[in-house]
Amino acid sequence: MLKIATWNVNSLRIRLPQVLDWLKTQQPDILALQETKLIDANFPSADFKALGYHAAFAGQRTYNGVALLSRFPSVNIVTDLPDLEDPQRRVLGATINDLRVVNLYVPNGQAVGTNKYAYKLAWLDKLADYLRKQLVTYPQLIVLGDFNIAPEDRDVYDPAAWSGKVLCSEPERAALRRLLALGLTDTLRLFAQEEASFSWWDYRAGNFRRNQGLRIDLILASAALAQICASCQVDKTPRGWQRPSDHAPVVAEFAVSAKEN
DNA sequence: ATGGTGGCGCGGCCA
Repeated sequence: MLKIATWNVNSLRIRLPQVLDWLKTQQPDILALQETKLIDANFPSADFKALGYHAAFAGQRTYNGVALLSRFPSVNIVTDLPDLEDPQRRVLGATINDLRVVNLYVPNGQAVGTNKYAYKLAWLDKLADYLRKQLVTYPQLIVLGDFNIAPEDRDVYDPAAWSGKVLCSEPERAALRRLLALGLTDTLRLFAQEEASFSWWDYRAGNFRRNQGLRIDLILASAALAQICASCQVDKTPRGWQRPSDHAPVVAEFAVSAKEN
């Protein structure tokens, strides 16, 4: 079984002990991280190597930053969307054995109507172009990360309050549906879940305690992989730890032999 | 409750 996970850690410097603990207990084959907020020179590769993980990363100071930790090395690494001039480190594509993995930190968008929202929609357009081509080259494609979009109302604790707001607006949801229409499956929805299954809870106002969250962290799989997807769930445990990230890990398993991956 | 909390880095931005 191949176990692959995504986790927005909101600063890998602060969260490194939690990530190391989680790797030890969950032992995923691949972990995609977002919001590492580290320049590459400061990436803690040695700490992961000590646990048997290769690391690939694309970071910057203060904001953004993505990384891939994996039992087998990453090759053919890509850190930018084609045809998009962008200093923000939000993309990390890599081939790990027979699998193509694209780790994303989709722009937040701040608020509908802002420049950041327009950047988010333009970014998602470029992403769709890229993934369309990736699917041709790599039938075994996983696209995962912090999408900063709640796909449907059932992914939102209070759909009425969030209606039309950033993370839930119709243009964002339409952009996500266009990604799915390329031939990608939202693997969590292949399996029965608790009614309110979220992956992010605002730090403010005790939102996690009341399970007032959104599901914005997704693991998408191409048809060949969706067919052999054996499970997908949110691991809420780390969100309850002391000084947590505001996101929880999402974990999916695929029925491939250990020899292949 | 137009607030609230957290990370970065030291004032204000971003989420």
